[in-house]
Amino acid sequence: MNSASASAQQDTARLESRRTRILDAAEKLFAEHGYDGVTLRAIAREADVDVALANYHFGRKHELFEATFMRRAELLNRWRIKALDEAFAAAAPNPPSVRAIMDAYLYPILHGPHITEPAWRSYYALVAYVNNSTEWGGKLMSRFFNPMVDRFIDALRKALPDAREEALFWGYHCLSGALTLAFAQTGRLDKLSGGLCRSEDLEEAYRHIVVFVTAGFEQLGLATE
Amino acid sequence: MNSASASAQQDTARLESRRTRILDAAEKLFAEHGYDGVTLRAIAREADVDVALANYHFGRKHELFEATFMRRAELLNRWRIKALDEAFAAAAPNPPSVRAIMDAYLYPILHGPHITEPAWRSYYALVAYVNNSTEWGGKLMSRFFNPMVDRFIDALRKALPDAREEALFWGYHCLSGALTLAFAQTGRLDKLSGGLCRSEDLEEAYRHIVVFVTAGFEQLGLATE
DNA sequence: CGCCCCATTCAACATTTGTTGAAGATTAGC
DNA sequence: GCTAATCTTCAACAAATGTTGAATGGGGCG
Repeated sequence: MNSASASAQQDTARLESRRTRILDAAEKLFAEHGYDGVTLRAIAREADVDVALANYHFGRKHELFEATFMRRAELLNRWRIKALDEAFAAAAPNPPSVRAIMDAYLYPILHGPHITEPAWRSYYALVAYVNNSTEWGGKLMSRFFNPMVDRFIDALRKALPDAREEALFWGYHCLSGALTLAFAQTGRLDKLSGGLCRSEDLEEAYRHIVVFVTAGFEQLGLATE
Repeated sequence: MNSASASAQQDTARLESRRTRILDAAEKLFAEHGYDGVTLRAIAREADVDVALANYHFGRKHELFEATFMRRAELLNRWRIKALDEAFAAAAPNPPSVRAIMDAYLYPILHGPHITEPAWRSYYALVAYVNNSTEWGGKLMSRFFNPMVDRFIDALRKALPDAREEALFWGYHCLSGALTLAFAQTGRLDKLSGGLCRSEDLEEAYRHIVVFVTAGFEQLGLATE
């Protein structure tokens, strides 16, 4: 690479606001090492900015963490709500099938050009960290995702009119757990399957999870207990 | 409490080896705050011992963490293998049903007097932390649990002779994710359901998860793709 | 130019971190 | 009761932590 293109690349990097660079760095590092495993200095180094700048833009460390978590959450919610609306429209006047609801929940986030971007993969790992964390799990996840989840639960209530209320929530719990572990991309499945399956293959994860959870919900919805 | 019973209680506490007290404290704190969220001094304070004692007994901090994780892992494996053997014996000469296999995987760890003990609940939260962690997930979980999981996958292979190999592993992935989120006990389900369901109710979690994942595996096992 | 506002850097702060080596206490063997 | 091995405490280390307030930079506007 010659010095002209190098400086041009550096210029574009300069143009990208330092605030975003800090968020990107925080996203990557928080996803890899968790909240306490990352120092503001490590984030500043990764973003190539001064240590104090994170404090200037975001305040305390935990506020930077929440800002990182929030940045893409709203987008996820929009994708899913849009897909759910389309499922309702396609099935009208009937409620959408369980399969269609599961598709609306899973397909938008596990498909598309974004899932090859390292930044999005980091963000998914961050969500996995938060969802299973005793400290953040009950709070951050609820705050940012529960309104959207409420709509999906309601759709399931219509698709499974015989289901008990508890079954809907515990079914969602299973769905969320399965998806969250896929988000984590730990590579454990690689070892377990001797290389046949790859934890990082989110599209393949989708194909199996959607079948699995659809059957699970339909069985729970029979209300045999 | 008079001074006699107080000193007696103190004596029994003294008799309980400090090494175990450190493990207990580490288990509780690591489960609550993760590896980097806990200092050796906090563990020492909780265990009421000197800071240096953890180093003496366990070496470096990450070795203490692994010792904490390992302590109960072997027990979990024994419980499950025993239950799986019994399922095979009960179904002989046929392989056990998917439901029986799921029961062997879930029932031993989600039932019994141990699940009311705070120490065990902490340990389960610790497993949830490790399983979804990018740093530990692929390594620690595989090292301690994969041999046992191999036997369950093999049982499922017999129970679902038409299933594709990938389906077995991804099905296990869903099962593991659902169980792991239950282990985390984040309280999110409480909020989502308005108090109807409690994340901490592991027996109730069992009743729903076992139905959910049995249906999921049986559907995946049809090999329709 | 001179002024102001926003973004960024610098230098420093009081604490806290994991780890260690030596000193002290306790237990077991003889 | 002496010895030796094991367990426990003490005091201290250098390095790293989040956070802050003052200083610097650089455009836009009057």
